[in-house]
Amino acid sequence: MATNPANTPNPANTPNVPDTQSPQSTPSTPLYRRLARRLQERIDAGAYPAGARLPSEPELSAEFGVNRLTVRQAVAELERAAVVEIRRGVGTFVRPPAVRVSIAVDPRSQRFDLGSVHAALPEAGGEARGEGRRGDGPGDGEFVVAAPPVTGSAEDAEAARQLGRAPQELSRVDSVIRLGGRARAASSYWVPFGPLPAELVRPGRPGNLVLDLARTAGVELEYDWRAFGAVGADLADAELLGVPPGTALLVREGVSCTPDGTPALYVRRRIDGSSARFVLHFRER
Amino acid sequence: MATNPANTPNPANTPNVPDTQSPQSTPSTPLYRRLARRLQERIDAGAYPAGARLPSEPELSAEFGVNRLTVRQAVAELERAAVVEIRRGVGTFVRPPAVRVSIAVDPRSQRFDLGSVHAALPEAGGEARGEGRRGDGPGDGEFVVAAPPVTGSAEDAEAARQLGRAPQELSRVDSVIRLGGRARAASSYWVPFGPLPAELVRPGRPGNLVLDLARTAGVELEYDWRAFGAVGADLADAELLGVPPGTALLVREGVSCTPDGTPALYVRRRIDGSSARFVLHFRER
DNA sequence: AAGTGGTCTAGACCACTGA
DNA sequence: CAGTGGTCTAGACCACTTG
Repeated sequence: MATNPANTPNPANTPNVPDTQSPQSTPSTPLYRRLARRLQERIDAGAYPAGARLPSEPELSAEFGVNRLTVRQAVAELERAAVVEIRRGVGTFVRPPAVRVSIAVDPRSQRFDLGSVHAALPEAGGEARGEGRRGDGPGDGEFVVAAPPVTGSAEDAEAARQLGRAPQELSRVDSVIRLGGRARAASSYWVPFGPLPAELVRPGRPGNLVLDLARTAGVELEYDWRAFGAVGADLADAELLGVPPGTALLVREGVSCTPDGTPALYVRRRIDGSSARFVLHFRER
Repeated sequence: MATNPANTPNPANTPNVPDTQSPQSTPSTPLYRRLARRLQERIDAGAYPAGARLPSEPELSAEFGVNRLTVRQAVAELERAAVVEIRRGVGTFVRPPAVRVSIAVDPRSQRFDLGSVHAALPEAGGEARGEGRRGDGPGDGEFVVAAPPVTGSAEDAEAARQLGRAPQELSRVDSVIRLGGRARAASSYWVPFGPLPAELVRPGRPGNLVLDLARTAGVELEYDWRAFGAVGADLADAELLGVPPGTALLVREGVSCTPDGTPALYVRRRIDGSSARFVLHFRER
C-alpha cells in the first residue's frame, strides 16, 4: 500500500522510469539500470553535451520519482563506464570523448619500455577538463614506493614461476610513475637476486628502475615477452593511482632476460586505462 | 584461531572495524573501505582460502556491527577488483588466482587475429570453478549482432578519422565471440564501402567477419597497427558480454589496410579482462 | 522452505566546493 | 554560506539457488 515496495514506481510521485528498450522477455530490469540507460540516452542525444553538468542527485531523484540512492547507483555505473565524471561538492559532468595517449611501439625493433613512456606521456598533461597543469610537473618521473618482502602471495608465486626460481631467491621493488602531477602507472619488479641496495629501494628515490636493476645486476636486459590484459584496480593500486577501486587498468607484464636467454626480470605494470594505450605498428612509416 | 577478535556478534551498536593502516593524515577512511581491507587481509592471510565462501552478508553485518548495505559496498569493491565472485542465491566466494588465457602472438610474423583467438580460447573453457562446460560448446564462434547505421557518434567519428573517410562512406557491423557458452569478446568493424550484403550482416549469422569483409571487398588485408587499452564496460557492452557495467575490458583496436597501404578496415574489440590476455614474444622459441 | 544475494525506500549526517 | 556529492543506518520486499 502506502509502503511502496521496489518494483512499482510511485504513482503519486510523477514520472517513473519506463523500460525503454529491453523486450518484455526480461524479468524487469532494475530501476537503477533503467535510469542509467535513460541518462545515457540523454547524453547520446546531446541533451547533456560533453562537459555539461547533470542535474544534481536530489533533482534527478525528484524528476524520476526514485530514491536518491537509486540515482546514485545509476550514476555510479556511468562513472565506472567513464561516461561521466563525478566531482565531489561540485556536480556530475559528461566526459568529453577520451583523448588517450598513444605510446608508439615498433615490435620489430624490440624497443619499448620506460623510455617511451616517459617520452610520450607528457603530451597528456592537461587531460580532459581544460585546467592548467600542462607539461611536466616537478614531481614527474618514476619513484620507488616500497620494497616489500617476497612472500607466498599469488603475485610473488607467479613471479617465481616466470623466473624459474623459488620465491625466497627473489627481490621485489614497487614504483609509481607520475606525470603532470598525477600517478599514471604502478609497477612491480621482481629480480632473481638480492638483497637490493638500500639506496636503490629507498622510498621516494627517483630513477628508471629497469635500468637501475640491470645496472645493479651487471647485465644487459632484452625482452623475452610482454603481455597485455585488463583488470579492475584492487585496493592497493587504487590508492597508489588515486582512482576508485575497480577502475579499469591496463596491465602490461612480461619477462626480460639476459642475452643468453636467462630470465632476469619479471615486471607487472598497471596503467590507468584512461591515460594510455599501447600501439604496435606493423608497416614502415 | 581467528586473528580477529570480532568473531562474535556486536551487541553494542558501534562499528567494529578498526582503521588498520592508514596514517593519521587520512581524515578517516570510510567504513566500507576499512571493511573491504579487513576482508582482503583475511583472504591474503588464508583465513578465507581460494574457493572458500565468505560469511553471508547478514553474518558479516552482525560480526562487524555495520549495516548490511555497508557490507555490500565493501564486497562490491572486492568483486570489481576480481578478488571475490558473487553468486546470487548462493554466496560470495574467494576467486582462485586468475588463470588467464594467453593468445600467443609473434609480432614479426604479423599474424595474430581471430584465427588465434579461436584456436587459443577453448582452453579456457571451464574457467575457475570446477564445473562442467569444458571445450567447445554448440554456440562457439563469432556471430553477427547487428549492423547499426553509421551516425555521428564518437565511435563512428573515430573510425572515420582512422580510415580517412567521411562517416557517410562507412559501413559498420558488430559481432560477439562466444566460447564455452560464454560471450568473451564484442567487436565492431568499420569498412569504407557499402552497403554490406544483407546476408553477411544478418543477426545471428556465424562466420569470421574479418575474412568475410575482406572477401566482400575483394581485397587482401594486412595489419597497419594495433593498440591495447583498458576501459570499463559501458551499458551496451556489459549486456552483450554478460558482465556488470564497469567491468574492466581489454580493448584492442586498429587498422588493417590493403597491400598498397590503403586503410580498409577499422576494428575495435572489447574483451572480458578476466578471460584473455595478449602475449608478444620477442625471442625465438 | 530456508538461506543467499539484489533492489528499493526514507531519513540522517557529514565533507567538500565555490561564491 | 548554500549546494553538491559521500557515507551510513533501519527496514522491507524481491529473485534466485539449493536442499
